[in-house]
Amino acid sequence: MRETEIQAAWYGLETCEKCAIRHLVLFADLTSDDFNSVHLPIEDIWLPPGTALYQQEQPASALFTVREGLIKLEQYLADGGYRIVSLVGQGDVAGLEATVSPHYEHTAVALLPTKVCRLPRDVVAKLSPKLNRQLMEKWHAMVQRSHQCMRELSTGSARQRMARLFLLLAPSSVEHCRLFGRDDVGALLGITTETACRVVSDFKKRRVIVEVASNIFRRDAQALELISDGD
Amino acid sequence: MRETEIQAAWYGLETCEKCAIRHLVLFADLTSDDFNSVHLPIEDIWLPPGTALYQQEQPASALFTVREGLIKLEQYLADGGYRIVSLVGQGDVAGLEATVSPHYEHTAVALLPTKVCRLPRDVVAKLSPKLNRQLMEKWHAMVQRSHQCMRELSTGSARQRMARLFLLLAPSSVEHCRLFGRDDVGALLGITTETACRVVSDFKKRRVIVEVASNIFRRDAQALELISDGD
DNA sequence: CGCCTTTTTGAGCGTATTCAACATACGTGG
DNA sequence: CCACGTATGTTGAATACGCTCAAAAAGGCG
Repeated sequence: MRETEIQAAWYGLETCEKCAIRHLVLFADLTSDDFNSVHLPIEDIWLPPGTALYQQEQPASALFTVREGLIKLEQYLADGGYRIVSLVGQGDVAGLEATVSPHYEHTAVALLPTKVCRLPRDVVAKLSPKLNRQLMEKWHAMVQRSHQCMRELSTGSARQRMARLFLLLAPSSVEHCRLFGRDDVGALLGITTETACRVVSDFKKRRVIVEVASNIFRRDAQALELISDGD
Repeated sequence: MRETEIQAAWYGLETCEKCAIRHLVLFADLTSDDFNSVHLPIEDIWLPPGTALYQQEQPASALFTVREGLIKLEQYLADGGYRIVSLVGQGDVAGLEATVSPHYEHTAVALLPTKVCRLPRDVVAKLSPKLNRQLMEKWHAMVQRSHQCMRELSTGSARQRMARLFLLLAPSSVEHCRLFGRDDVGALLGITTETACRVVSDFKKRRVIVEVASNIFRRDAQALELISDGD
């Protein structure tokens, strides 16, 4: 089992003030003084694929800004299975519920190699008045993401969903994109592992995607768009 | 076409201060003084089923607290169709994006007879500092709703989804519940109108639900739960 | 190299879709 | 009040799609 406790492969301290993606993150509006008023450490964590950031029902001690990579949010089903209900990508926040709820409401697991910043809930609570605007924005982004998953990844045929997934993984200007395990693809698109596999195979055969390395693909964006709304 | 402009069948002025569901709403924490500082009217609107509250892309001039009933949030698809991405029920807010975005991001339409309060964005902006806590809660509720729709209404077989819908429509303590048009049931569960229809028929035949009046059903909660996680 | 996990492929089956016909309800005007 | 038209709901038959179960192939990793 790969999805166990969080085992930071690597972590250190970062100066948020000179964060490269600062314009995207929660702390976008803070001043130097604000930073100085915070003495709690903010960790910078590297997550190999399959690493769990936190588990559903656990006490929500921190929230996490994604600097790079992709995280899945899953919830358990009555039958013991799970469903991926949303994704968290660059600039998004995982575990936002920590600001309003005592427990995490999802299990969050890295789908790709992912870098996150851990912000203890106390830090956020302390800076809360200054962060309000950005917190709203992050909630907003979270709702949008969730609705996007519903609209694009849970609607239409398996082929359509898969095509939309490939388009969503990276802007079409980016040469190639990395895909994750077929189980996760299935749980995300609401199809079985086997179907996910078959569709990927079919796309490869038709050269809509080309596997340049293990799970790294070059995509034909035009063809994918055709599939995504035609079938 | 029933889903046209908003045609308030009825509206008047309400004293928010003595609102029956005040504990549920955005204004829960406000004091008398706060209310006095607001002079803009807050309308109380009755929406017959099928009435659109607002349209996707329109300027977001207000947000709406649902006092009674049920509203669907839909988004258009590339092929011209639409998908219901979330529901808005009692105590929830439709059009929350008005607080952070210039345009509505969904089309909101009443599924059942529905009563809402219209809160102009200016009023909310003015009270914003006092409302922060409640706004966060509403965003949180919105995310939860959306994930619930994903988990319960967009996962599993058509029968399972339908069973979960009947359980979701009202607490099982409530004797009966009202269902809406088969088209909307389909768009919500991600199945076709015909399938929606067939499943409802089947449930009626098996007495899992009993139609006591047009689209009003008495439910066998136990049987529905069995279906919802067995099949 | 062998073991385990993940991915892939195949065959048969069941469910949901499609397309079509028919039924029912509702509202309007004759 | 009934006749008609439209919108909505219901049912049927054939098809297609995705699922299940099973087995084989292809990676990691000790």
